[in-house]
Amino acid sequence: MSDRTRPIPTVAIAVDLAVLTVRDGSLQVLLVERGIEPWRGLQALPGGFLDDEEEDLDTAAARELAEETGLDLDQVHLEQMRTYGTPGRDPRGRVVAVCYLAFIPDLPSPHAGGDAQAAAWVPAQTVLEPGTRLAFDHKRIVADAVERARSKIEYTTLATRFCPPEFTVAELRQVYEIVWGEPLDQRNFHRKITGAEGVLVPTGEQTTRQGGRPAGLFRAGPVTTLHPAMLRPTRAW
Amino acid sequence: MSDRTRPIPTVAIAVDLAVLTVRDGSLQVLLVERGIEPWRGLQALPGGFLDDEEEDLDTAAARELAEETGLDLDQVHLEQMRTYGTPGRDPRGRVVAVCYLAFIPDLPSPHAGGDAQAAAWVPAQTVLEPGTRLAFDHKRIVADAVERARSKIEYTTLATRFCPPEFTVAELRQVYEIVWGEPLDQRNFHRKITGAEGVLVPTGEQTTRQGGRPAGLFRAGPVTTLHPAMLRPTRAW
DNA sequence: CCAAAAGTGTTGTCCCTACACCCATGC
DNA sequence: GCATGGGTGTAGGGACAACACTTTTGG
Repeated sequence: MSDRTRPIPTVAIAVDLAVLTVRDGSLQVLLVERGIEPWRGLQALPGGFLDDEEEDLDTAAARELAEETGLDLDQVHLEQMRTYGTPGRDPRGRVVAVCYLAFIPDLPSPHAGGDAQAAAWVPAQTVLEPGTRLAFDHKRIVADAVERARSKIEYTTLATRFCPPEFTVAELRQVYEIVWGEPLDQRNFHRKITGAEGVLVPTGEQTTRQGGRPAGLFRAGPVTTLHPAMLRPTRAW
Repeated sequence: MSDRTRPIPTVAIAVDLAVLTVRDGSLQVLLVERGIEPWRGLQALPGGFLDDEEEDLDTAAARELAEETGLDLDQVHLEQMRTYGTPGRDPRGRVVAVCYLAFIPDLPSPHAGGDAQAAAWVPAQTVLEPGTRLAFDHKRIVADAVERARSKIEYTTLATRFCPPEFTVAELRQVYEIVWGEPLDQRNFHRKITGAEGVLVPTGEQTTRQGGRPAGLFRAGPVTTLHPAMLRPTRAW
């Protein structure tokens, strides 16, 4: 804290969301089309300025996530990711953006936007292609979010947050394969994830929605850290 | 970003530092005594308000670290940790603090403070005791910093940042033992850390400063991620 | 010679990869 | 029966914990 006596400069605080889901075989991020300048017409992360003197950052993020997706905190994972404050990132003035990362399941109902313009799910891979442009520094934020997601599912059970309330082992494995972009051995995955205590709770039900032999259905268990960790397939070190 | 037309509320941004080092056999954090209200006379993390319209957050953190310790970025590790913005955390008004985590070696020369009042190294354990009070929510921030440090040295080579430029394997091991608060097997540690490619570079020199058989001296190598990871001794899962 | 600290060997266990193989459904 | 996907078995290798042991200094 400064001990100087000159006035304290103020800046605007934005709370932005990188909302990720897995749908249609790819990792996708929620983007809204900007209705005003700057970057009018370009896509951006949903978010807003911190507008209530009494609202916590985490609360603001949760409120905005609910506005965009209709989901509350029981159903999603929401965590603070990083704060971006490079001068010039917003041409209107000094804006510091506190960014949150959310994992949500593939919504069967279309997300009714709050005050958002047209909201759309866009594959992360598409967003990160060289030709794609987003408003502000949001492309870089998406890159950070994807990297964080890839890393987090290694040692936590957060991959289950991309699944519906009840899911099969194969569905969970597909989440891993899609987020990492690499195939996993179905048999070793099954043994490992079902062998980890407290991660999966069998419902006793079965489903044949994927064809073939019926698969057991599971719910996410109480454990949040994955031990032993689920390691990505060997890369060059 | 808000698409509303009412004025954008502004708040003050503080950039605060949790500077950690290992000295006198304990993990310690740099605290300064506050010269003004609020919490005049209490200890707080060093930091200051973002005071230059053209200064990046990372740059501001690096500048403040240099002011407090005299060290530049070549010698330390500095990373953004988390942003704290709970209403009421500063009685003067809405202040959002972007907190950075720094790892620095035990300075042989006393840190000449910039505009800081009396600066002091305080063992983290002392800070986190129930009876200790810090200004603002800085006690919680110290707790987050310690936990982050304990976790980071598992899978990165950042423990070397707590060591002088040249150090022995035993000195590095003591860093781990102090940060984790648990003893490690000297023999397994030696094998593992010297076996990891690119982590340690032998200088060819030896030292007997710890008594006994001379130990080889090393410098930190180019690799930043530790593979395989250095795992903490087994806790109850 | 003895204490102290550095560094090497060994052994059993766990986990991981890689496969082969059987099971239960729809058609 | 046959295709499709679910679930189990097994063998080899790497990493790890827990040890004993040798090496090299100072006193």
